[in-house]
Amino acid sequence: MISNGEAAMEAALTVQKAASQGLKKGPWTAAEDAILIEYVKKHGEGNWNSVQKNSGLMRCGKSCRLRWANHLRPNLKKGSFTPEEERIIIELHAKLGNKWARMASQLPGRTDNEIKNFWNTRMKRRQRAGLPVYPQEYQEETTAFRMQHHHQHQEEQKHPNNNPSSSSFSSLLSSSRKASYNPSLTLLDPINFSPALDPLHNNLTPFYSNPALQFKSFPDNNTNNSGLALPMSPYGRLPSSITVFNQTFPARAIPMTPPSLHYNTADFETNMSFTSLIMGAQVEPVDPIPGLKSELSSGQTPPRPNTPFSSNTRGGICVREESSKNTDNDSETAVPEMMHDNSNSGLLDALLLESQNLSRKEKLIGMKPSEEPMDEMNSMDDDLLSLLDNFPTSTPLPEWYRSTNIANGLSSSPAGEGRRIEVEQEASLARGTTADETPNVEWAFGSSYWNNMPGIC
DNA sequence: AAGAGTTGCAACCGCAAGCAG
DNA sequence: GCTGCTTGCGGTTGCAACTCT
Repeated sequence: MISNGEAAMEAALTVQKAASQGLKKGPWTAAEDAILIEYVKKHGEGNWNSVQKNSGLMRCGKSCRLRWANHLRPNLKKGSFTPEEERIIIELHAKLGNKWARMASQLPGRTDNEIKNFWNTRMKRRQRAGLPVYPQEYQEETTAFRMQHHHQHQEEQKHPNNNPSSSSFSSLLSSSRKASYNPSLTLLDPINFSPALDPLHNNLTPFYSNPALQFKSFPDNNTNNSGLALPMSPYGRLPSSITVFNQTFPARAIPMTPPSLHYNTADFETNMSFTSLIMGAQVEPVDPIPGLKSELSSGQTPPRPNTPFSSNTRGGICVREESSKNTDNDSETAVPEMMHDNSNSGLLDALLLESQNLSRKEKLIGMKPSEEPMDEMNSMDDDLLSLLDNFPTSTPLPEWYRSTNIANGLSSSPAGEGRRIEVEQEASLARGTTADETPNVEWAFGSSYWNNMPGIC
């Protein structure tokens, strides 16, 4: 039985399909470009669907808009990204995640598509080399800024009337994070790993340096047995259970990707109480990965699967969330990763500007909650599995980063030396160290270690 | 030289928001 | 409030160019 609405929809699709059959697809020709440029000169941007009618160009409006925006509009920069642009992209991605259009707004002359392609390429490279997605210093700065942001956020919560939060930096950013919120799927940030953590320790507790961000409760649909979800440690196996005040919960491993820097304010807040709870938790001790120590000491790096990067893998830590919780949650918050210091004032200015230029969807007060939260979580399983194979990632480091991390003599290398640096870093990883001989085990273990994790959810 | 594999980019697709009627 | 159209965004794919064996 097909409803009227469905029938209408079907008819519309049929008409649309028929109409689209005469439209050209594929690469644009110079002649087509000329027509489109001429059209825009006459009529201006917008109303792209009328291009075909008025100019005879056999392209759909979408295609015209894309071609104009990505290739034909004036003031577009061509060529590869400069080291400075790369730095900005990394910073913005750390803050915004895959918000390509918003990133593009901070890079004049660059398109969202360019940035997206750059990032995905970079991710692939870094994955292959077993390098972290973000430079180490970013992770540290981010952690510091998050601490500051969290403190500020708490103050705002304590004194909502005394604080003009609507104009505060954090609130600006907070308001910019509505778009991707899904109460069933909270993306947490693994950046809070202790970077100095000794991976050879048996005790996993330090790994979860911020319990509020790392532990989550979950219901178990199959067994009715709820438990705690833990981020998957790159250092060792997870406990099978966690004891909180003499009550033992089963633990589930949840994979982590490099930081998306998204977390959910409401989750964070609700988990503050959870934090105090978990502070008294005892994590069941587990053995480190067999052979890890010997492998490291022998200078060998575990083999890494060379799986292709899948750009649809979701970033962050995936946690199960009781569907009854946070149903009115609309406060996913991006935490800026940089400290309020002089060195980053330019970035902060950009962030403020960016925050004031929120896209329309992100100006919304609330987000529609997921209609099938648990279904979505179930569908996450494949994604989670793929995550195990897809991280860490790898890419040559930009000049600004290399200059501070690569050994003397490499610091002022031109941008074209990226491959050389990458090779050196890969070689260093094979030795179990970074190029400057600083042990970098944080992500360098490669996904083989992640694959040794216990089964996920 | 040739085939296989990889890379980088351009373009497409589906979805969702904004907006006008 | 509903509907249809337009626009924008992010994910994904296709393919030419390049590199490797």
